[in-house]
Amino acid sequence: MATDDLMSRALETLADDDPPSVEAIHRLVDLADIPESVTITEAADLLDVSPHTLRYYERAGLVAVARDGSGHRVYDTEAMRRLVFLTRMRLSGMPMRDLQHYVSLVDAGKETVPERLDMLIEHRDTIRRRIRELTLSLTATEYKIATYGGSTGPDVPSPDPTTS
Amino acid sequence: MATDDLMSRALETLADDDPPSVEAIHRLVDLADIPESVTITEAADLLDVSPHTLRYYERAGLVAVARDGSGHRVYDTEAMRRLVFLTRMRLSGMPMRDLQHYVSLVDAGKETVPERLDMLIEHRDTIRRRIRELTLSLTATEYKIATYGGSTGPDVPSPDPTTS
DNA sequence: CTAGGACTTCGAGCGCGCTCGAACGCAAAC
DNA sequence: GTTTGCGTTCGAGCGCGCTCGAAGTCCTAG
Repeated sequence: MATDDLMSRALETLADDDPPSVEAIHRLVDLADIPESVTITEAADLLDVSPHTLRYYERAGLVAVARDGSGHRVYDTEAMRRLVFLTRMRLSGMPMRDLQHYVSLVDAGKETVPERLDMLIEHRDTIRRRIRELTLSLTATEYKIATYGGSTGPDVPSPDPTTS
Repeated sequence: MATDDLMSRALETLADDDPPSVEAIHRLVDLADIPESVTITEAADLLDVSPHTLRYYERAGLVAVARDGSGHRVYDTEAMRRLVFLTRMRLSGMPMRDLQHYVSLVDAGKETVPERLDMLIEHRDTIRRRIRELTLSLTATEYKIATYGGSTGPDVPSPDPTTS
């Protein structure tokens, strides 16, 4: 595997491991082997996004990032932790808008925990629905490959070659 | 369930049926109980898209639709068959661009079957990757809900409440 | 001393997939 | 006959999430 970002590593772990084990999750979220602080390019590589995107997330108020003496961004463990969360949520389809709301709740203190949980639960359900949609589309696509006929079909109940 | 479009019905079938059976697929693709020809609004309802979107697909060259005496669109079984395919592919993330290419291959005749199969196989793999990504995000989200702590954490290997 | 390269801020632009609105046509209902 | 309603074409606009480019700063190597 060429890419070596955090998500790719986690997916690799997951590859022959379905459903994902707690092991996989631990591996996924293990920030221990990330340097204490990284540059924007290093952070971008780890997260498999572009530096442009990281600046964009910061501008959007999703994460605060410190600067060094030259004004360059310094991503510490806390920032990376949040960005791992953010990129995973983005990857699973949570809109920027919701993430902005979520981090505003985080910043507002622990009395917002229930609302945050609500958001997570709703997002979990959204992911589940999406997986079911994709699973159905996958099966249909595999079916079409297996019985392939042409036109826009087969898409018919029988693998009847006359519908080709 | 309020919605009664084709995809919803298929998903409903799928609900307590994992992995999807051939039964589910047959149900999904069964166009038998659709009228021989339908108006744009009826087609849109069946496909769970807007009439605007159907016109857009037609403008994009994805499907040809006949007209009645008044110039109104008439969706016959063949058009509906193609649209079922198109909307399913869209729902599973295939870009418009690729769909345009695909239908151009269909229109080009059966010597393009191998290339069409290549596209389907590649798309199948894309869906699989996407499902694995989502499955991982789902597990991470469930883990976070279960061990919920606050901040952007826990996202740590242990459900240690001090990381809240 | 200067050239290269990695970074900074800022605003603008882009690709995608719709989504909408204006202006119009046609046909049945009142 | 006019109102209602569903359709038509066309081009423009929008929301999203980046993505880019210009112009400048800073550090290091040669």
